[in-house]
Amino acid sequence: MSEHESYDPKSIEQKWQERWEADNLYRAKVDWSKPKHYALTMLPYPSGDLHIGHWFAMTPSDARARFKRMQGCNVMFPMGFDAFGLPAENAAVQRNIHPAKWTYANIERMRKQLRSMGAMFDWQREAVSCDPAYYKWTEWFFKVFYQNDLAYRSEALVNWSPTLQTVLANEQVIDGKDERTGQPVVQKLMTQWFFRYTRYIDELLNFDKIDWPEPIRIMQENWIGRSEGARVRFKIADAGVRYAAAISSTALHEGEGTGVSVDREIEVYTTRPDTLWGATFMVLAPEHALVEMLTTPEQAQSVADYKAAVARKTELERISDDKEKTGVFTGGYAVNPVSGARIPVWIADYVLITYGTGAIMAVPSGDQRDFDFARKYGLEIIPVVQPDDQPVLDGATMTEAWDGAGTMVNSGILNGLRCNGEKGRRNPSIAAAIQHIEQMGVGKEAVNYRLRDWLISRQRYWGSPIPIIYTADGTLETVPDERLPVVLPDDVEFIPSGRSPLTYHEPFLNTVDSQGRPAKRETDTMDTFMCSSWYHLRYLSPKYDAAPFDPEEAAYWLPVDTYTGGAEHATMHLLYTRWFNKASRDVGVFDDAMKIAAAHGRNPEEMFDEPMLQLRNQGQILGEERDGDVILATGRYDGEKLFADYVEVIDRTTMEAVRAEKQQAIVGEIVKRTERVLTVDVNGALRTVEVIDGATVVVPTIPGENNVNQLKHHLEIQRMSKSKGNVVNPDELVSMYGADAVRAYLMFGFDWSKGGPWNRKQIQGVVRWLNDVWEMCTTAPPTGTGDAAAEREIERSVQAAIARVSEGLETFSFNTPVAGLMSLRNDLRAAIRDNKLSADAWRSALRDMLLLMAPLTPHIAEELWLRMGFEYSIHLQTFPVYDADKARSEMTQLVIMKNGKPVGHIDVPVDISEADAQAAALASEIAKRFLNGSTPKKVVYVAGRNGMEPKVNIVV
RNA sequence: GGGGCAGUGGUGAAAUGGCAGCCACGAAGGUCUUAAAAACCUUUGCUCGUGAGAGCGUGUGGGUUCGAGUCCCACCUGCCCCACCA
Repeated sequence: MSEHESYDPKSIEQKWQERWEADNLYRAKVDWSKPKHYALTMLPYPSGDLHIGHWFAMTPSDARARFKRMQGCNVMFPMGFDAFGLPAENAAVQRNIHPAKWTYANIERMRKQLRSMGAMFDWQREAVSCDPAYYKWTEWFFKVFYQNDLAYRSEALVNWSPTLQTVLANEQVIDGKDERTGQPVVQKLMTQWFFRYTRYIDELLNFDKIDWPEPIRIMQENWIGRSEGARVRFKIADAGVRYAAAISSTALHEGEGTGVSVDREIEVYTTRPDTLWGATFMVLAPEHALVEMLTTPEQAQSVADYKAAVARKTELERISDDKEKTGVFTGGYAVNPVSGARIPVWIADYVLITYGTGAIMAVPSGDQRDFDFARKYGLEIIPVVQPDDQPVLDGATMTEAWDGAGTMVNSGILNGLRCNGEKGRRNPSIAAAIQHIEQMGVGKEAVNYRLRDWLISRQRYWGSPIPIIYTADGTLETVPDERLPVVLPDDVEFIPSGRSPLTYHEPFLNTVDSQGRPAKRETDTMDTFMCSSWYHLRYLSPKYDAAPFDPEEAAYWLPVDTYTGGAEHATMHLLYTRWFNKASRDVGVFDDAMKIAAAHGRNPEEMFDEPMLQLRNQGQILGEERDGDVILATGRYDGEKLFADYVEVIDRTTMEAVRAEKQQAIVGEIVKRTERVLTVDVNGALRTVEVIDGATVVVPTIPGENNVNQLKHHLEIQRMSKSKGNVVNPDELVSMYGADAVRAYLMFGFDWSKGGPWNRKQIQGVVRWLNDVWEMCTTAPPTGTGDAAAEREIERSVQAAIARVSEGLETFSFNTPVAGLMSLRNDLRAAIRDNKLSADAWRSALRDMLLLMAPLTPHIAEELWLRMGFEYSIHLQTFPVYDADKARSEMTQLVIMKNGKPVGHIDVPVDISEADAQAAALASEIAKRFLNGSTPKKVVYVAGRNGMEPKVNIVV
């Protein structure tokens, strides 16, 4: 037995991590002589511990970055921390730790954990968003946007979270609840800071310049929510006479977009101007500016009551009212501009002040919500689209709205026109309606968006301050550049008042304006998405102090070539950062970088329109599966063990009842199944059931005959969380198997884009692989002279592995590179075992194998590389290039198909011609068997490409 | 209600329109061992068959094609996003 050292990851991994760092092996420096590759992975929030999900996101990205580097690119792969945010502040209140202390302690811990990945992070480019040297520039960006009219302060109905004691952006509110804590959010009129997100809508809808996943593109499009239709103005009936008093007593703001026009009109937005003749009433949002003016004295009380009731409701309650529509009549009327009908104006909370003009024309025959409302309150219904092949609609007897295709009726000049059910001008009835209302001068074609401006102010302490000063006379001033950053005071007191400590910190609060007069500071801080919108720029030069980034670095590295991270950021970070980039470009942030880039021959016009060219999303690692089928098993006992001839899956809730009834049976949950042996949990006691051959298995949820394999021993996969106790700790895995094994397993065991439930068992295969590789590379070289054919075979195996690893890494398919390397391991082991390789062939194959492994498992590759006598470092070597000549074999199998189904194959030379292949196939015994001398109808030849066998399909 | 993604062995999963299930895990049998673990060898999609072999197979039903897991249509199931959006 040969004595040799076995693979011990602990003894090599830390050693190499330290050596690489000491040697600055991964330092990324501008080098115009080499092509650059900026690989970026989403930075973590320093919550305290690195999660297996971070490993899943980062280590495959690292493998790809390493691969690009070995292919000759100058690669930058930075890392940092998104360090502002509420959890730090909550920790401060709950545990009396300063947010900075809590955050930096976590960062310290996570840095160590990140280092244990063995990733090629360039730590000299690390950026931490709560560092004053970083947020100085976050403040600077705000200021530049403000000075260029891209930031503004305005009163608006905003999402206020009573739990978090701050406002939130729309993106952070889901189903009327705060996306982080799930607590309800209320609508509140407040003065807040916004960015002009909507100014860039058209550009944000254009994805031509970026290679991003379709689902992300679609989510962003839906989030922006472009819709085509028309704005139509409805005159208020009797406005001049009846409401003169109300108008004069109300401070009405007039102008476009406010829903109030100088002519005392109500403006609505509709996607269906063709149904205008069917508008039998109007509905205003309760908060609409015209409500007071429209309300008659008789209705005043009920309108006031309704408005008060709506104001009390949270957004959540407004949504979850079982879709039962409520509303009240204002007493006021408007005039349908096309039919001239006098129609009542209602208020209802199903109309949102935040969308369109906050007012709608209600067409009950064409919109189900309007229909429900009309039926409930006895309002008129006039059908305007007559569906084909159906009885003539009658407003009095209709049971639901019709929003499909049909013929226009009861619609004046539109009568008889076709409504094809499509949106916008593609629909003839809509096109005609738009033309009509524009001619009449009562409305015009319009595009509406769901997207609203980005609300960036937060009433919290732990965020980047907003560099604004309020002078004594109430005007705004920006803090001069030389006094940036406005630094968060350290000596703050956290009391559970809910208020930001900045609001009662006198030294922070009190300052002077540009004239030296007393003034107050803005106490709101910025949304943390502001910090993460430009962190990829700070990585370029995290210590640079003359600008947010060094233009020399930007000119070379930008834009980000590959961005990886979770898809959950689709409508938040990934949209914000695109806006931020476009806004920055337009205010000249990139001007210097553009000049430098142009001087080096790059086209600056194409560099700064989008921040990240290619985006790929990884899936999520879920908790391990649990909960199996509950079964009833009967049969013959042998001691404690049951040999079952009958197994039925039963409902969990009936388990106790069935157990009481069938005392001889085993009734319980399957906690484990190994082929036909079940381990069943019967009230905590584990029983063994062997399902015998020919047993009856009944699984009600699976129709047809069932077999033992359909019994599930675990179900219900869940997200990992501390409360569920299903968290997989990467540190433990690393200490058990080593970082290389964890890296390789995460790449091998999952579809990276999908993720999936954790499975502790499968890692064994990767551990075996690394052990085998270790053994092959540390055993003495073979002494035989080698077998030429076997050596050729190994050469082909190496080429196949090169192809699989290269292609997999290029396309973010991390499973196949590992599989390819395992195959190579299998082939090599067999050849070595049979002593078929000469020392040269052996060494050459192992050399390539280690190079292929280097991006995936960097430590073991480096260690074995040096042990085999190659030069440090493997990570500075060139990646093997696929060689089609070496990969080609002399003979191949020609697949013979009958009507497209493979029926056999014959050996042929790999360079066989089409004619020869067809002739050989037709002459083969296989073809003769089914042809029986007859002539085939058709013969199709498929050439063998990329290692695939050639085929001849014979159609009979 | 709108939009998206996915459905392949016992499990994780592969598969440029061209031999479905590469590579692993698990399992069964065997070797070694006092025994176990580890390691090694064989088998392993399902059904029938002692066997050679035959038939069936990528959620369901249609379609396109010489040929469909892959493309198109409809449906079922699961997950995700959005949602009184006018």
